[in-house]
Amino acid sequence: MSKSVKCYLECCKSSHPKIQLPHNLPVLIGRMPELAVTDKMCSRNQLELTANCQKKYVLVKRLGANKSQINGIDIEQNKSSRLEEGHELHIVNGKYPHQIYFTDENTDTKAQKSTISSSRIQTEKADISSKESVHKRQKVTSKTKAKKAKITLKENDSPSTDSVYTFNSPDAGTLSTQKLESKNTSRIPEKHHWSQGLRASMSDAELIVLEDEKLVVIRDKFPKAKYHWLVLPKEGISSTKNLTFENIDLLQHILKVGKEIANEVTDEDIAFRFGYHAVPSMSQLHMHVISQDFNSPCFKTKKHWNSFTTDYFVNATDIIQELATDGKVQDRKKLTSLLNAPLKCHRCKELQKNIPTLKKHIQKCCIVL
DNA sequence: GTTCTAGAAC
DNA sequence: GTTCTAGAAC
Repeated sequence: MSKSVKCYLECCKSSHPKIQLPHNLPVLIGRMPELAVTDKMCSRNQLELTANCQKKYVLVKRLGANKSQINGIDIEQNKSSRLEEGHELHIVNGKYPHQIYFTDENTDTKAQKSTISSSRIQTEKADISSKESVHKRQKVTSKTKAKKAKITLKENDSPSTDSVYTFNSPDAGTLSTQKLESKNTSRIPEKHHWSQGLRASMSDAELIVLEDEKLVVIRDKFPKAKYHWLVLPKEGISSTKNLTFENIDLLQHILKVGKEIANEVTDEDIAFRFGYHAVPSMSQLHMHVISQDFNSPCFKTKKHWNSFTTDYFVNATDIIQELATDGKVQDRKKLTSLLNAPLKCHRCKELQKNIPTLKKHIQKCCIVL
């Protein structure tokens, strides 16, 4: 599997073609033409990037004297931080933003032929297996063609994992023979807990569907239905428990925009719900806009199902009503037990043995209705 | 032997 | 939130 997954470093400002990061081989980047970085504040060996294509992250070790950042957090010199898809890496002093992404080369070709649509909303379909990477690949490929990429990676003489990849360019020439000193293999704790991922996603251009001065709408990274978006306020609000009377207008606006997005869907017989999880896992208030087909490969577990089809899913109108009445949203921690409730069809309420059986059932049940 | 789930790890 | 995987269920 790892052979087919490839990792790429992409400039957020499209200043240079994408760069492939080989699995488990350190790559040195910094002040060099290939990155379009001429800033003297940037070392020629500013960062060492080591991709893990199996687990889909890149370890970023800062070698240069000046600061580099992941999602605005400084990376300490000679220490490694974990960079994941959706994170933003600034190569030096908050400049030169880059992101990484992974592609499964085997699935891209097939998807490229079938999934591109002219309608914006159509492109939001939960065609998960390959679509996201297709978009990225198309975008980057066109850039690459336009600029006639000349970047090649040159492997050192040193064997396998102890070798350092660097760019075969005049500026970087002296680096090509550099051997990596004894590798610091100790894993540095992540700067960001997984629960902060949504905040990063809010600025991910690949996920953003629309935004205004108050909110951002993004595609859910792991949609649980054919259509699944998240509407998030730009204001830092962790969850519904932090809401007050003052937020009623904001929540009404969030709901209005969510409904507008859903209204753009032209599929027949597709219903939507708009609401919040009783006890959300991810920080930053987010309203789900989710179609009721639950037809998605990312819908896998009982917890997924029950979080959208039991009282654990709280209608946005109920939240707004509670705020209007009480000035706060009631504590629903006790509803967490609903996540383990027996699997039940959300339409006919028939009990289902397991997830595969439920999936088959709801396909038929949705068609009937 | 294969499928599926649930809990640990991240 | 997801991924991984041991062990239960089939």
